[in-house]
Amino acid sequence: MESILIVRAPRPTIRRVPIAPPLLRWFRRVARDLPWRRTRDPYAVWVSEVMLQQTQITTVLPYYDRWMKRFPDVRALARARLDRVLKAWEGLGYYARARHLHRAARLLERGRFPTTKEAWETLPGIGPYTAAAIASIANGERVPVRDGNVHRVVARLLRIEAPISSSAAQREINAFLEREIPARVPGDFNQALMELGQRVCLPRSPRCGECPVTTLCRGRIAGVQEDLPRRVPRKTVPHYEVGVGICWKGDRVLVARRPERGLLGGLWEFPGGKRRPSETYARTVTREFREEVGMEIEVGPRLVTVPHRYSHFSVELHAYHCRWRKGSARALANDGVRWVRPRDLARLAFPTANRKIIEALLRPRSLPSPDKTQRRQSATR
DNA sequence: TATTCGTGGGC
DNA sequence: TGCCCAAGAAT
Repeated sequence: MESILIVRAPRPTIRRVPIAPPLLRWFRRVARDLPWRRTRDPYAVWVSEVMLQQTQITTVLPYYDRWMKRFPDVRALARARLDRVLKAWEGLGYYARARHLHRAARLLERGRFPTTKEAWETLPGIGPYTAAAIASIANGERVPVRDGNVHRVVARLLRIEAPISSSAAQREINAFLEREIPARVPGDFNQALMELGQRVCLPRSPRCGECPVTTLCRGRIAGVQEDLPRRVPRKTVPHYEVGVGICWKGDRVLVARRPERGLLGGLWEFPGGKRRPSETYARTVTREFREEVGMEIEVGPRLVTVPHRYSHFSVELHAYHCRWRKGSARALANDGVRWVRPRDLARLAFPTANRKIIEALLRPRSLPSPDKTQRRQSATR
């Protein structure tokens, strides 16, 4: 039969793969026990979709609930200080999302929410995926979403062998979705496709027996579903060793706020930096305090070592108790410095690795009176 | 087009 | 246990 098509059409014609009806039936069944309730309120959809960028639903849920209590509408968000916004985002990662959300809320405060994908995409922090998701769910616009789930599901359904990033694969996926997305419930179709990817069409060991469109799946029919989409080899990530100082002055410790652009932008941290080759951690911390806050310190005993992994490198944070010697703390390499009582650190937003240092700091046993102990012990690697 | 942006969970 | 992956966007 296929040969007839090829004879009649010189260019290979894409066969229809009518997935919408079985997919939507399946979605309505599983939607009953979704762990979350989707509204069509633009603000709620917007917030949740931004939180869901590169982040799984189970991670997002508690953040989303807390967020909607603290910032119930766009006006509340627009009027909040960035520090409070980052505190609400603390631990969720990719902090530019929070800064963009905040900035977009201020742009929107007096206006109306966008009503089309094109208009949503002009807001900071909203790209092709998020704009399409909001427009289809909140505004009922017939636009398909393309995220990691959709790419995987469609690559298997159509047996796309080219890497997803290739323009050929992109075109094929686009054409397929444009054709199959129903006009009546585009948002349900999009969510169904993503939900299928999340719970059935898994990256490894897909559960084809539970799949509502398994009989339409060319990858499955050919038995190559496990190998699709084609993976691209990952680069190995660098590793850094970092020295960090918990610098005491009386009953307070010094924290610095990171510049708003870049990694962990706008969050607070204990000053420190990468250890240079053949440098002791004591020297690293001493040098970094000089460079970052213009202060002379004395390094004491190690508090804790925290391994941590970011998206594109890994670190080991070696945290040392220190004592202030001379010089007032200045914000030389950051946006601000502050002396804080340990119990008040909870008010500020810290990256997760620094949270682990704080945790160690607040454990009763870990709080030696630094004035007595630190002279005797010296910091080594 | 390629890199830089976090973190948690699964196996 | 070290990888892999995740409802991507900005630059």
